[in-house]
Amino acid sequence: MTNPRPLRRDAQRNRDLLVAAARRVYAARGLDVPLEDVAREAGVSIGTLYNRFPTRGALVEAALADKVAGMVEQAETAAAMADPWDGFAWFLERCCEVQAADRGYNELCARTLPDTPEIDRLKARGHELVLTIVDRAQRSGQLRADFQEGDFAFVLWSTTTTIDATAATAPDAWRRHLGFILDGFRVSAAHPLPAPPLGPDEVAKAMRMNGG
Amino acid sequence: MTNPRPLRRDAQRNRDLLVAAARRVYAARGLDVPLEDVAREAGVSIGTLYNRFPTRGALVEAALADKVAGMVEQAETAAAMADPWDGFAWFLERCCEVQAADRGYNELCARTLPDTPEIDRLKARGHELVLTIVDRAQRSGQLRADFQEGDFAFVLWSTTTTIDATAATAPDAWRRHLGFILDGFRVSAAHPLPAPPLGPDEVAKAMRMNGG
DNA sequence: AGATAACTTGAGGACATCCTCAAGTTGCAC
DNA sequence: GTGCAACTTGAGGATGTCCTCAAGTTATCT
Repeated sequence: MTNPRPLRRDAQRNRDLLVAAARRVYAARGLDVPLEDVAREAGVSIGTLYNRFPTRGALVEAALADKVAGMVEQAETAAAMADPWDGFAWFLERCCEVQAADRGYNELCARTLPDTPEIDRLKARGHELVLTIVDRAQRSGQLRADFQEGDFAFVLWSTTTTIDATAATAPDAWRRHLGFILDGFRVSAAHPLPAPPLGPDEVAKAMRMNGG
Repeated sequence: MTNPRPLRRDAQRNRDLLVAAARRVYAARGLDVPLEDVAREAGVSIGTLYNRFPTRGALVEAALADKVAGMVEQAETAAAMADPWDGFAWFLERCCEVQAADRGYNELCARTLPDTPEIDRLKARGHELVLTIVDRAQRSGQLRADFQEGDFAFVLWSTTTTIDATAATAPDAWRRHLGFILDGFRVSAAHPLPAPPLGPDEVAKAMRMNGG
């Protein structure tokens, strides 16, 4: 954490305006919004945006990294909950709630962007916690034994489209969708699966494919 | 079916080339591909493409309507299968197989395009058959009773992203994903759902929202 | 207060995609 | 084989987005 040197006061103010604007615009319209729109929303020129954030990823990271970090915290909470199944289900619900509240975050759950090292690091950390959450839920005999780490991505990928499609007309529809999915994850629901799980590397590669 | 008048021979030939090119390009790269790329692939000029297909939807329809019609036939088969649950599960698998084989078709499953009246009509017809498929599977006591017509869309929306993300690296991953989903649909898996189902109109509206 | 480095600005070149249309070409009917 | 309507063509105007940079402005240091 070596701070190279502090920004000049006006520059810092503009930076803050840009991050706040990016949060609003990304949440409402997703990450593919033109950068000019973010600058306009912030009330600064496009040149200033590029001065402060040389790549798209840099701005996304400044706008959304803390939301991802918040989700990692939720994972820690879930990993420590008394009932492991409740922790598992509660965490998935938390994930989807944030996805539903922020379209940009929703997109981050389905794809990896370039130039977002901090977010990538946080995702990796979250991934480790998911291992714990899953392991506990399986040991307690509630989560089906053939659920693997790579299957977690299916949940996010599932709800991404549902959340996006229903945001305007039925903003709670994803809860029903998630309900079905959770029912398929219980030990009592398990039937043999027709294909092997994705390895962690395959998940990573798939997220890089999406929308790129 | 009043045929206004037949195309001139060269025009018909170019039309066929365009449709064939569109099928290849859409399957490989999705429906948002630039129209110039389709024209180039067909070996005709962009002007000819616009002569033959005045709107994007017109070309999509010419390229993909028969694939949608094929799926309607599959639905008819499924609705007549001896074991209603098998019909239900078999149909979902058929849907996903075609989605996985054609990126353009995959996108059609998640969103509605403008100017595709024929495809829209076919979808509506498929929708009716789904009602039958679902009803039979519920009456036979295999599909959970709280599954509603609107929940069918969840399956398509779920697998859309998974198929897209894993097409290059793990082209059968969706089978595992679908396996989980089906396990959540069995009577024995059912737990109370936290939100009401989508009505048919809500599904239609949601599909118009997607990517538009 | 003056000097200087840091910062802001927005016009504009580069690029991609859309769609049109005037000029040229070709199939077809007689 | 002639003539006309049907057809093809691709240059080009319109639009949207990206990113840069030269000129002007402002904070900060002494």
